[in-house]
Amino acid sequence: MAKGSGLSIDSADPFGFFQHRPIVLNSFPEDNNRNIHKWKLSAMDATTLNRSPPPTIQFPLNLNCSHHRQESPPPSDDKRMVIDEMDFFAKKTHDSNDAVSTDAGKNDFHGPTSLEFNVNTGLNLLTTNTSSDQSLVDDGISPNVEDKRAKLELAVLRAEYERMKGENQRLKETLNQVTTNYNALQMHLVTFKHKKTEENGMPDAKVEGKDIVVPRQFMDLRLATNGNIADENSLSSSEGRSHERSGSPGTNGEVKASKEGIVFDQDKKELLGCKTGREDSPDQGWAPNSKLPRFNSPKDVDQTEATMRKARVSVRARSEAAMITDGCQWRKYGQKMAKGNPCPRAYYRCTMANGCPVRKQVQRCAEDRTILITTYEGNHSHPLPPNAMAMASTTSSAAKMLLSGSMSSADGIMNSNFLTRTLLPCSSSMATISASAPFPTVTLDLTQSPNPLQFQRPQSQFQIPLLPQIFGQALQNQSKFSGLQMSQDMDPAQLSHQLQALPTNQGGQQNSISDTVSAATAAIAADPNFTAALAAAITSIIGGSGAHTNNICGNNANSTTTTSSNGNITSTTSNSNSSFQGK
DNA sequence: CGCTTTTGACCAGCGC
DNA sequence: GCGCTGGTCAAAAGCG
Repeated sequence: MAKGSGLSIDSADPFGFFQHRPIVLNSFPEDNNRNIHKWKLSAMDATTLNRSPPPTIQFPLNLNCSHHRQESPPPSDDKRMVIDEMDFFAKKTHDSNDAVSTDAGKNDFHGPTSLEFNVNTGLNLLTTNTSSDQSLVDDGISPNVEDKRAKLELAVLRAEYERMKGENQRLKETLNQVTTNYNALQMHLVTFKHKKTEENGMPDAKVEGKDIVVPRQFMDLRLATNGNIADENSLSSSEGRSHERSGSPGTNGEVKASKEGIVFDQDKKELLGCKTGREDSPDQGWAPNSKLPRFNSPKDVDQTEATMRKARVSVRARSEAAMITDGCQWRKYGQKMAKGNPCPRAYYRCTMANGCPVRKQVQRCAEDRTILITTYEGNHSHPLPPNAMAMASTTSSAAKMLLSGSMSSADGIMNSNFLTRTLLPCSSSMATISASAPFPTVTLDLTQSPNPLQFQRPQSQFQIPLLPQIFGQALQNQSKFSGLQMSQDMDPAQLSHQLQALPTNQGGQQNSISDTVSAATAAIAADPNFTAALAAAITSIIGGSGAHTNNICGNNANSTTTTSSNGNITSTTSNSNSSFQGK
């Protein structure tokens, strides 16, 4: 039962996670000692709080204090004792009754019970009704000032609680809606792509198999980066088998071949603040170090694929675990010592589907080994579970940002600003876009607070404070609503406007999400250990699958979530893909 | 027994 | 051309 309660709470209120996390509701079960201890603390706090207005969210616990008033007189020890009783856990569900009985009995012994009652109330807040609390407030048994004050406080807290509860509800609904829309749009997008592919008769466009859509996206991204997007006939043309770029092999007209190419160069300079490689040798295309394959090469298709895979999204998060939980299944296929870092770099590939091109590298930061750097490459060629989808969408969306950012400096910035002010007013994470790196890379930094990393990252182009998931979501929205056009002749500014012009409900949702995210960010920021679960947390919430909370808890608890093998803690175990590669 | 991880070998790109 | 480095392969070992 106890166990169940914890779970039920989580699953029932994904959002509750934000507000109640500090309270640690999960562990109620039989773990009396711990719980008691916690409650003790809270009770003491409450006692203290009665005298001086307390802080914020933890108040639900403080409700307990209100009960003190029932015992009215001496606070401290007695109360503690009561708290220690903690039997209340067993009675969680019968709050009102217990409360009444307690009041009636007035037994010292019951003192604790009443407390329990209160405690239960707190729990109930999370789970179900709060009627019991109300009864307490209503019945003004003790006339003394203390009690009144306590009641007042309780009333305030309750009101606050109700408000938050309502807000949670709204947010939940909003998220559900967003999720639904998202899924619908994704389906739409896939369908559209498929159609487009068929129309153009592009073999590369296969939805399944190695070449898959994923690569395409990155190709698009790549192209976008090159500023060819506008010219590219949507995705299909981007397949690029025989692009105009191929025109001049030697000089590489990739970008130049297209009219926009010129614009692109300009933008690059502006945006990037100048990539040495690019500026110095525009001929090399957008790949600074020439490491990036060129489409003009003979093996267009292969290179295309390779190119697509070059776009990367890096996530920095503090975590003791071997890997961050992203909801996907991974198989380690290699490990190597990388230059300049004493920590080995591990290579993983997605095993959720045969031939899935997605790879990721996991390595600890040399400077700060508590920071785990996970770099994703490629897009999944298969459906993803909600929790995995969140991360995937985040990364792919972040990657897309490269695209939008590269279109034109002004536009890119505008997009960033737009995202920043519209979606992430208070978020603390940072996104760093680095097109100058060997590979175009977007870095989502979950380890940073407000401070810009810019200076830590030599080649960062520009940064935008953001919360990855929301960021991704926003970008997803972008792509949903205008993604296709984007690949043709949409410019970032337009995209932004489109985004802003999203159906009212969407807009409202974003705002709501923004607020929620802000709250979440604050909470997370307060708990360093929690950052590792940030993406998954937001993800799970947005994904609307309550089950994810488990992941969150796991991460949070630093229980390493046994991600060692799959990076996936939850239910995914069943899918043990046999062969990860088409050997 | 099957799957995953480990780990040395191999390959490709790049700089000198 | 050679060496360095990053990335991948694949046989062997480990694990449940």
